[in-house]
Amino acid sequence: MTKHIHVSVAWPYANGDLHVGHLAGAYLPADIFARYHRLKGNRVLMVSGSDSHGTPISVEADKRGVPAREIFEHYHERFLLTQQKIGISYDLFTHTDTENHHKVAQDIFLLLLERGYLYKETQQLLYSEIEKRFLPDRYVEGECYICGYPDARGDQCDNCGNLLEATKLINPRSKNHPEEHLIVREAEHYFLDLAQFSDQLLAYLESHQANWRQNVVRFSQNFIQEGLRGRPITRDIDWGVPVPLEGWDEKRLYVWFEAVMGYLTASIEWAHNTGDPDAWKAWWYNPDAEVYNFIGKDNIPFHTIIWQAELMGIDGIYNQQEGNYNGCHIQLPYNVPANEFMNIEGKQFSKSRNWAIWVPDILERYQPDAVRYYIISTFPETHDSDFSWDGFLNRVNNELLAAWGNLVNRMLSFAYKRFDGKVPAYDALTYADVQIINRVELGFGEVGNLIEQVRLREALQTAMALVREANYYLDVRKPWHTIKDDPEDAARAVYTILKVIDNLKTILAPFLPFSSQQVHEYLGYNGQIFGDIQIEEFEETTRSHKALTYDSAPAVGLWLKSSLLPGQPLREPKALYQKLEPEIVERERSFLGAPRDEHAIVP
RNA sequence: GGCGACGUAGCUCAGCGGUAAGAGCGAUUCACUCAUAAUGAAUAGGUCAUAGGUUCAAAUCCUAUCGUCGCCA
Repeated sequence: MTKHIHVSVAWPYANGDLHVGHLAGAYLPADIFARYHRLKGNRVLMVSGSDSHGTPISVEADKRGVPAREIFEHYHERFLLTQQKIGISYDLFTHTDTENHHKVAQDIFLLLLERGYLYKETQQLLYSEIEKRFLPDRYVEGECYICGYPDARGDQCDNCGNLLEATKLINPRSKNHPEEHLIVREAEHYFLDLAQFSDQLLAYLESHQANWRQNVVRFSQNFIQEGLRGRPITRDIDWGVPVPLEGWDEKRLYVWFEAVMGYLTASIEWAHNTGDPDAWKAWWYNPDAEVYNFIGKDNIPFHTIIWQAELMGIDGIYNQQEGNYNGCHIQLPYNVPANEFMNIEGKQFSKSRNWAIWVPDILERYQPDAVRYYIISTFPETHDSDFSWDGFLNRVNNELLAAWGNLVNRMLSFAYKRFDGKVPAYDALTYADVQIINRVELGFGEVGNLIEQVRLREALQTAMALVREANYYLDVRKPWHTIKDDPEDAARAVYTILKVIDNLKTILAPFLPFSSQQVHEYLGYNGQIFGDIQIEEFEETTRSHKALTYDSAPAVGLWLKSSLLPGQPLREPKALYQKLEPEIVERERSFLGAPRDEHAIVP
């Protein structure tokens, strides 16, 4: 039965390049999951986009003295190119500064207001006369009211570590204009009344306890039990989605409130782009659809609590008219498989100290599947993990290349050279031949189950164990030996191993899409296992934007056993993976913590 | 300060109450030569952070301590 699977992926702030933590936390898991379900024949909608708003972008813009729009457009463009290169197969990767996102976000705001889930409250905030605006906490410094440290930040003191309230700082001053003494002014803001959803949220968590990751459930329950307080959803800034009310022109929706809506707004945009504006409802209002949120652990409360509350509050939105799903409730996430963090050489990622591995940089030097393989094999699914360069070297050379790449290379070139460039014909198969084929065919179920449970590291390990069994089989059957005096038997073994490789290519395809495609071609098949990841431009009324899209038309891949035909012409194989030199470890380490030049990304 | 997670072979990790603690990589030895010296087999390697406790039975549950990290104040 065809299922509708929605893959929602965390939205990166467009204030810097993607680093391996992004891949490990959300994008690669989501991509593997989406590719698998597409091979299964399920209807997948995988969406995400750049978070165009938010203070980090304004901070970066101020630092460089350029408008916020320039920063987000620059990094949005780089996100598109980077993810295309590493093969993250979004149906739509858009951004939050589209007319569509603004409109849907404003509609959501108004609906929540109408239904009584928002309330107004007056806040005390620091105001700058020079800049004529209220200052976000990150723009404020002053003396810590707990320890007396003179250079405490608006939100936290670096000396005593306490979180601070900016308005309580002694002699608060603006970062941009340190000579100005800031004053406290009152400002009116809207708040999301989360407490109204407490019981509903707890019940929702309860009902998913069995299939969710333990840490996600516990963390969320804890968060709710500590008491949900209202959270401000508007701010006195000029970069963001305008508040759609008379007299509120100076204010914007708070980014945390508006960005998570992207899962819904991007689905709506996708439907619009495909020419069937209601198509998104097959996921969002279909009771049989499953929605998965792929995020990092820092995002857990926003997805298991705030976004859920927003969804509960807007149930029925855009679903009043007659249609297939009229009367159905909006779909809450079926699972939120949050990953933990990936550290770098034992230390935590830090943008400011450049303790980071930037994805566009490593893609200049390494194959996308090599990067994918290493990161998947160290996915932080149960706790924080570590990216180390000698780990990368070892995993790529000793596992990916030695076991899988070499298996493909040794047998495809053997078949190509010794069997006239064709899949050998055989009379009958031996017991050992049938055994290995059966063993590997079981892998479709084993690996598939693990992927469905989002245990992706284990899924890859299980697939690699099958690769090792295939190598063992060859050691027993030795076609390079039997071909000398029993070519019939060599033909049986070579046919068998090609069929095994054909199966393994499919099982590995969600993880290693680029090399699986190569194997597919070496085996003599035409067509693509997966569709194409494209960059498209979309026009709206007043502006246009670029986005990643997925064209499934050319895809022929299916999560099915090989039915390789004897006599099928092979193509001359080349090595799948480049062997890495031990020198790379020291070289790559030397980039950590050193100043970085941002290079243009070559597609 | 409160809450929570984690600490298992040289490395990366699995196991989370029940046969004598597992995998991959690395190491050693042997076999093989189709292959990017890749592959296969065998062997070595652990007082499961420390100290108490519960239990017929604990890496697995409880308490404390030490260390690492996260969230909240």
